Parts: sequence; C-alpha cells; structure tokens
Amino acid sequence: MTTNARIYSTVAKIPRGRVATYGQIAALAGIPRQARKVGRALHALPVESSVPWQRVINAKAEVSRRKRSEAHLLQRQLLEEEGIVFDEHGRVNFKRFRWRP
DNA sequence: ATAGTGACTGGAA
DNA sequence: CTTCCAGCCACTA
Repeated sequence: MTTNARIYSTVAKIPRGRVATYGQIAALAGIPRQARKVGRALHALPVESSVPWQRVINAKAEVSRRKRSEAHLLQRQLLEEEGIVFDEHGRVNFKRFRWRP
C-alpha cells in the first residue's frame, strides 16, 4: 500500500456534506505533519477519479487558493452543492461541517 | 546537483 | 489580526 493510496482511501471516507483538513487526513493516513503531501496527492488525482477531493480544505477552514488554476472555485461550488455553507469570509463552520471519524 | 516553490500546519512574536 | 518559522518533501527549472 503506497502512501498516496492510503491518502486516497482516507479521503474516500469523508461523508457527503462534511469536510476534513489536509493535516487531519495526513494524521489519519499515518503520516502526521505531512499535510503538503496530501495536497500533492490530491493535485495528482486524475479528473475522472471518484475520490471526493473537494472535501479537503485547509486548517483555517477555507478552500485553499491555487497558484496556477481556478480549481478552488469548482471546489467551493461542489461543496455548496452538497450543503456546505461558507460565511462572509469564505470559511466553513467546523462545528457543523467537520468530519469526525 | 542546487534552489525555489507549493491544494499545509501549529506555534511563536 | 498578521508575519515568521521550522517541519516536510516532491517537483521543477
């Protein structure tokens, strides 16, 4: 089992309508303090993948902005479509939407 | 091989 | 609230 495979299977467990952070996924996947690796793994995901990559956001409870793409806009749209609410600062209320395995 | 960078984070200042 | 930094490491030029 590769590290990325574990990351993907962990992300796949996030239920619809809930979110998790990069650091949280890293810890659950057995690679604490390697949040960046989670970001890279998701970035490398093929578009047709069934992994719910949109449910992973940063520790500030906001959708991370990309340097060379507008994918974060799609991410936010997908999350809103499954019921996630963003406040006026573009943040999610962890009390209500954070996934607690 | 070296240096800069980035879907990151928790703690310190 | 903001900035800085160490930890972390694959990828790119």
